Amino acid sequence: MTQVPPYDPQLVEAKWQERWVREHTNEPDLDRTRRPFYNLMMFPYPSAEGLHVGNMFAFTGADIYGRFKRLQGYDVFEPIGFDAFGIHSENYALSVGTNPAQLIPKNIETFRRQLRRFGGMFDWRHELSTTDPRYYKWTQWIFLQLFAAGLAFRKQAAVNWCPKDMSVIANEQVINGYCERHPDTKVEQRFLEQWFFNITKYAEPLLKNLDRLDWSDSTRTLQRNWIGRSEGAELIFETPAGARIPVFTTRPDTVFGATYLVLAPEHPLVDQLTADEQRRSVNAYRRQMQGKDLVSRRVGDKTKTGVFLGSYARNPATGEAISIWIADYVLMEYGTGAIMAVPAHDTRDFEFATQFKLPIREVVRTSGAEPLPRVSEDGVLVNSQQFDGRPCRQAKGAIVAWLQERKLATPEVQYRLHDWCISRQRYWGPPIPIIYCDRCGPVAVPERDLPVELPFIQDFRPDASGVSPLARHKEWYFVKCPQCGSQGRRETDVSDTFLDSAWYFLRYPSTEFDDRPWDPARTTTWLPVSSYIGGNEHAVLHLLYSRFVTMVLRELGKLHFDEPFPKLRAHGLIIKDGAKMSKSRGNVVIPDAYIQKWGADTLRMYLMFLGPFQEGGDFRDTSIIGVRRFLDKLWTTAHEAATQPTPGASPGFPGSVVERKLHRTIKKVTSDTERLDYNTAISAMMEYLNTVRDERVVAREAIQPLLVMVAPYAPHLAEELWSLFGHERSIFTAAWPAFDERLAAAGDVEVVVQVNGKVRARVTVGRGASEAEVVALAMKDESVRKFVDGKPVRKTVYVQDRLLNLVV
RNA sequence: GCCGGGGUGGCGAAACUGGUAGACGCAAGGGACUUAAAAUCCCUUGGGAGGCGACUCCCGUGCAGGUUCGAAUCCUGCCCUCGGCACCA
Repeated sequence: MTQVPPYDPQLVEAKWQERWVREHTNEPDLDRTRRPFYNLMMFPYPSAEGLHVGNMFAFTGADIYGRFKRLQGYDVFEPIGFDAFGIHSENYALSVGTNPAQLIPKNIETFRRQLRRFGGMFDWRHELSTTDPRYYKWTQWIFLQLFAAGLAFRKQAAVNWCPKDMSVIANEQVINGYCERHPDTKVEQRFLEQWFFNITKYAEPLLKNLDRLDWSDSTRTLQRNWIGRSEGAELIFETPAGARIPVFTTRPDTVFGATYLVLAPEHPLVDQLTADEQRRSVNAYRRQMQGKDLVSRRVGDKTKTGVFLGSYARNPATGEAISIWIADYVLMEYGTGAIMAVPAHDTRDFEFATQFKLPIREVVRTSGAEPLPRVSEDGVLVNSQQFDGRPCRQAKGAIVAWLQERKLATPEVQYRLHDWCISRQRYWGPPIPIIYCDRCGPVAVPERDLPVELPFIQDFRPDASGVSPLARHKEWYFVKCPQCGSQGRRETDVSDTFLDSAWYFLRYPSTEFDDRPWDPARTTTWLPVSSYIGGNEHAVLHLLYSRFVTMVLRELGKLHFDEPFPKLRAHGLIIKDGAKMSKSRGNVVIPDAYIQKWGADTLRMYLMFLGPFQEGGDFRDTSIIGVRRFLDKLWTTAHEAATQPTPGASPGFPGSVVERKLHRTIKKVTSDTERLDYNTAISAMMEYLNTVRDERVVAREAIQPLLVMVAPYAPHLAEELWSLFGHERSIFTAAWPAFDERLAAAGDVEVVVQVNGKVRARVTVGRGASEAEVVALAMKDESVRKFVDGKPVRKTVYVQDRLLNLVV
């Protein structure tokens, strides 16, 4: 036996990482390609703590898929970049007293080092950062495209304001009405003029296209729910004075049970509908609601409150006068901001009616005698005049049609989706490219003046005014109006980071061009994205916004496709001790020490072996040794095989158990890797190597195909061992092994023999044996005979190569 | 409350479309090698009962039922857990 040198991952990995750079191994020619494959993963936000194993898990899973596709003969483009703008970076910079412009490059440097070290197949020529003016020039350009298309508009909107932060904070940062960072500080509500994108205009295609996208079901479901389509009708309730109050309802069938109306406190008709004797209490209530922040109004305690307006409207079905109320359980942002209350068949209305002693009229009966409120649609109408006895579902259309004749109803579809607010009263983002002019109004910054660079300012701290810090920078703030040349002022808000990430995948193939956001030829070749892998934390916003932006750009003739990610897979989450990794919990695991101790290949493979990639798992270091042992064994076995004589002289291999196992393994690893079932693919490779060693068939033909299969998982080790077999070019220029179905199916199998469904014996037969053969063999078996016991066999069930069941 | 995912050995998990439950790995126990240890290699390992023994039998996939020759897998009703949404009319 020859002496095998020890496996030293540090040495091997450094060597190959250096060679990949030197030989441009991971840099496909983007202009000359026959089989382009754009392998995309969600780019990271470069935090100060560095890349954690959760990121590495995601990137490894995506990288394995890219390398696999490459071995299958595709020209794989696998870019990476940094999503580095935003409130997280800014808050961190504030807390350490540095400018984010100085901090971010350091963080990126750390990430870059970590990303190189773990062995990703990245094309670094096309790295990008959203904070680079060369990048955000085009982010601003996209804003201008939407502005020109009439899809960007300004309106007053409520925002969450933390008085301690002296800043607007996002909904996610409000915990039960208190600031995330200041648990003793109540969030306030402020009304500010904000920029919005009209994404709701695209709600229908955004929803509908989901059906034809090859996406993880979990992601599609999340997105469907987010868009929240509801079918129903708009009904008109008239007042004696002639006012028309439209309400949206999904249950027009229950209109006969509508015993009062409720408007949102902010509803524009409130003033007009309020009777003089009620005005004081109505105004008091409205003032009280204004002070309440959005979030605590929604999530706080849900005891119903409200005030009677002192006026009445006519129920369009019954003609009865019903009272009109305002209450905070009705939201201005949804539907028409007003509802018809059907207390007998709606939980919220029932609570409210009970509390304020309002009439409750039952109009739906179900088969069981459930108590009110009875929300189910599986029932028939009662107390509904000519519609009595009709099933709810069927009555819906009929009632709408009946009211429609009198112009009191129209069928209507509502979406939960809101327009996308992109304004941030912050410093660390791309300035929104708009100039306000007293004469011309909001004017787009001309394209030739892009980018509107974010100035470097020392004092970027937000203040209590609610005005963005950029407004204090006078030389930047005042600017000539591009239209009339008079003194204008820049928009001082910056845009949402989700706008940065809504188009980054369009930029990657074209990063070297400064005169266009993306090159048409490159884009035609490489887009849409071939495979996108990322976490479900971005299932809704990032993916929805990217789809929206793509759809609009397609409409504007800037792109040739309307869905950016035809194929998307969601990976699972790596947790630690049963909880999500987070800095506040202090359970963040950084991969560096593990790579130092075990090597990147071992850590990559271990993360994939931990559990199903699309489900995630709990990170513990206890079983990493198992993966390392496998790689050690592979190292040793490959060295032994490499010293064997050349192919053709491995007499033990052809026709052996090992050869048949190899073909079964190739089959399984191929399909498992394609489906991202990496954990079982790794098991199959382990099993195979165990067979090679048990059978002592240490042949080149047995090992080389395994190296190719291992390569996506442990690329450095695979390269090293591949070169050991005398190959001069990278293993990633090799071909993925093919399998022979006949060989995979050859050999003996054990068939289970059951009597009345219980396993009584096992017989060994050649694969593909007939039922008669197996029955004959089975009947010879003593324990089978014992249970059959001379009784006639009523029925036999035979499953090829698996099982025989004798029913007596 | 609503919508999705999940509950399988001591642990992470596997089981294609209903067909041998626990592959692969960790941990544990025993053995070989070694002056010793590490490393490596071999054996055992879901629970229970019986046998000197190659073995035999019973139970077992969150709980209670059902369908089927056969159920982790399908159906009905519950329990627990994770994620999303949350007064969305």
